[in-house]
Amino acid sequence: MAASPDGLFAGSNHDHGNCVATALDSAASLCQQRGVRLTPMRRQVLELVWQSHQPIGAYAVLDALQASRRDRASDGRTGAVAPPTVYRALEFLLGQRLIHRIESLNAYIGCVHPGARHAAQFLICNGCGSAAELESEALLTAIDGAAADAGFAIERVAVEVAGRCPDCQGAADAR
Amino acid sequence: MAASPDGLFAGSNHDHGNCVATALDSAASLCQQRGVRLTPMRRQVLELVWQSHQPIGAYAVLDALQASRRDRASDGRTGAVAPPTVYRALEFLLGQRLIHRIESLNAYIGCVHPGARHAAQFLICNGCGSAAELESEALLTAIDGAAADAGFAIERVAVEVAGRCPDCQGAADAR
DNA sequence: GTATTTATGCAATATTATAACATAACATTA
DNA sequence: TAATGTTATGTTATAATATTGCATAAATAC
Repeated sequence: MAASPDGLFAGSNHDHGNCVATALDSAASLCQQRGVRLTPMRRQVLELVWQSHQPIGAYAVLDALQASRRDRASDGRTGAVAPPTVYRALEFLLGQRLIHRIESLNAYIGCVHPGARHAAQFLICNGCGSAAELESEALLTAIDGAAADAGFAIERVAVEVAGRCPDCQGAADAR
Repeated sequence: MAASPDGLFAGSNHDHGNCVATALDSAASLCQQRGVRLTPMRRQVLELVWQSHQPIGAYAVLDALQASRRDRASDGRTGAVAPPTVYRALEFLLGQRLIHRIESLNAYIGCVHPGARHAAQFLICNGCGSAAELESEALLTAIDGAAADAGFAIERVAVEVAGRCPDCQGAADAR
């Protein structure tokens, strides 16, 4: 009953750099289609979120941004990036459905099928900290049904299932 | 397709005081069965959470606690209740599954069927701020199935559906 | 009654997020 | 290109949420 090695929790056995590049490309074309601006700042934040390849907190993004600013030659700016900058970029990316927010972690992760309006469904491993996005139709159907029964008009859905991925079962917390 | 007036979002048309009392009674007997201590502090926090009858934040609980302390005659203590006190009580109540935490609101709400080990499933109204707990078997089945497919061992489930309850549809935000 | 465990008090601080206002970049049109 | 409007980012400060660490008190076990 264990997942195949290239299942949802693929882990390290995939081309990381390529998957980030693909995500950035598809984000760029989606934004162009929609007539919204994927500015350098927003693009860099999206890149950092994808690079982490795990849920990443706003302040971790902030730290990474600041580190990257320090690397580039000082360009006249004071250099410090402040929280609102990151939160605004994240908000934009959420609005364009290019990333998801994982509420139970206060963290963000790249959306694996941007463009589609869909419910966020995640399996979140308490061992290694990774998160796998689901696309269960049955789950959506169940939620739609329950909401309809209550006369409830859905605006956003968050399904967050915490537990252990195949690799982390039987092992102690690794992070 | 609208919900009946006594549906999940019953609102004010129920005996509030009685429902709080019932919740406290059932919490007391559950704790006794389990051999854990529902201390006065924990009991009072549970009462405050139930009295709100909506998701309530930790600091709102704290404020209410402090107000109630001020009412009672000063008993030698400095009197100020500090955040850890509230968070510990909430943690205990969560552990005993007497309350749920709603991640997307950073808030807590009384569990309507304590004792049972179940997934937290909520419809959360963006209009009036109320939240209705679901018990959809179909939803659980769908989640179990998706997790099994991935070889994932579930530890906790949070389903949070935000939107508009029947009373708040077509109306602007009321809270 | 003493030891042990559990719960709470208390101070400080960490983490996450937003408000308010100033400036800069971009876009449109004259 | 200058004037204007709009959008995005910079900047400072602060709000809201949550935890750490240690001291004290209360309950339980022996």
